Amino acid sequence: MTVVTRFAPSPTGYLHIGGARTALFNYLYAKHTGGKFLLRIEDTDRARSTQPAIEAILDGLSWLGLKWGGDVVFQFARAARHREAVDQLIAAGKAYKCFCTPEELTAMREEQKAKGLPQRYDGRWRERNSSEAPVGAKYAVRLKAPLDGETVLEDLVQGQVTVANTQLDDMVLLRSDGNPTYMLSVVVDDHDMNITHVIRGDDHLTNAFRQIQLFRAMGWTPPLYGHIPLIHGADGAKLSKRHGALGVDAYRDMGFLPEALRNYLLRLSWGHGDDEIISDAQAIEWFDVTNVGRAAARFDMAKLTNLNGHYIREANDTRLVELLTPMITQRINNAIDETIAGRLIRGMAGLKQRAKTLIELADSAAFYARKRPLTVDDKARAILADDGKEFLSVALPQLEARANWSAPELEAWARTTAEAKGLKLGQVAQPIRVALSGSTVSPPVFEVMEVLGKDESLARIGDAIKA
RNA sequence: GCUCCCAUCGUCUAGAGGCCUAGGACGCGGCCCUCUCAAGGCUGAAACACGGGUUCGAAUCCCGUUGGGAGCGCCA
Repeated sequence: MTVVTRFAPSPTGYLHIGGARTALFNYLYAKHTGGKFLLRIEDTDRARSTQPAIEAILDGLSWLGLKWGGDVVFQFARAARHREAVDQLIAAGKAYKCFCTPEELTAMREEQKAKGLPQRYDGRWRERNSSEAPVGAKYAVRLKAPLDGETVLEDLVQGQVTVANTQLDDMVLLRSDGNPTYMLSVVVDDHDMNITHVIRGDDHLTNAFRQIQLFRAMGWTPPLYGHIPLIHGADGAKLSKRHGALGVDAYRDMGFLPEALRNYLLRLSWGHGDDEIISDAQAIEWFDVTNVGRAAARFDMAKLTNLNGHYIREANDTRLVELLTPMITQRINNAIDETIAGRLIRGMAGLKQRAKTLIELADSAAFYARKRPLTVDDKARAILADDGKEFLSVALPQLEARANWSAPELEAWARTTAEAKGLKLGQVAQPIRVALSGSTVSPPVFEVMEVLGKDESLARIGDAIKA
């Protein structure tokens, strides 16, 4: 049997971090087993589903590199099929019409709450005949769920979970406007799409029992379920859209790489020995739903950031420059021409080692792209003031005379010069760094000189002396 | 309130009865390296929620307590 998993978000907002992890787990499990990973948009809530949300979800998944197989299934488009299933159930006496009004149900719940009773539909229309309803009254269709016994779920991550059927009420299958509910649609779609493994957040755990009952009523075999723990915020509270759960696009904008986010999300509630840096190939090889832990994990920005630094260091220079180009353009007042692009490519090796996010990388790379004369920050200005300019004035002609402009040669020159003048290497390097970058922090200064080239380097040093 | 789930350093986790003096990672402190900042190396502080069992032996099994979480919609 081929494994078929699915990610089934409702398009009521962006793809948030918890959903992204659910998608990741489904994706990895499918890849691990050589199966398929499908995408279904659960848009049966017509009032809250939006096109921008659909696009945000698709974009988010694509950015994260989670490719789904086949066409996206839009649930609402299958409403006719869902109604057909309900007709079948009514015909078989396994579902019935409920003529309760919303007000009546609210009143029922309030009464139950007041009495300290569990809030559940009491089945008042379960055995009544439709003829007892007012003519033309609207009705919903409910499942005639078993009244006694228990429903057992062999959950892939939670283990065996049993619930007494008295805890489960007769859920609505069809709304009074004739539209299918989530419960109905999920079951019919999971069946029709041949889903074998449903991996989702454990907020759906109780839904699984209802869904299993529906599967049985339809005479179908339920899929296997794996309910993964939710992700909490740094404060331990539930991570929801209104509580710090950002969309994956927000992480992209904060300068995170998709592979870093993937690696980070993978390690939430799942681990493989002491491994921390896990490649996509290893993730596919090692991941199994049954190894997912049962405790909720907190989201830790610091660890994500650390991981991101690792992946930036490993990233291809050309790719980084491409990602950085719009960000750097925004920081400087000129376009990135070939000369500057060349500098960025050559400088990336030194730059990327020092950045934890693309934002930091862009900030630290901008000086390579800036036009002369550079603006010098306050700390840097102080270096020029303390004998810095004086040193640069002496060094400039020496540098002008140099034929070889490679980093090792320049460093050798700096060491000899420092020794001759009784200076520390830092006293030579810092003024040059300031002149070249406008800052006290940069990649190794001789590397910067090489990347900038002789002409630009000398010009910048000249600017610093004049400033 | 009812039902269900969970519980190892601050955080993510390893740990499937003796291998645990509880390991790794992030973060934090120190040292080294060093032209700045990083990276890297070494190193330190830091946890089995509590109470009972079971067992020769428990972080690991059982029960209870406490603390967290999820669900209880004609939302998904």
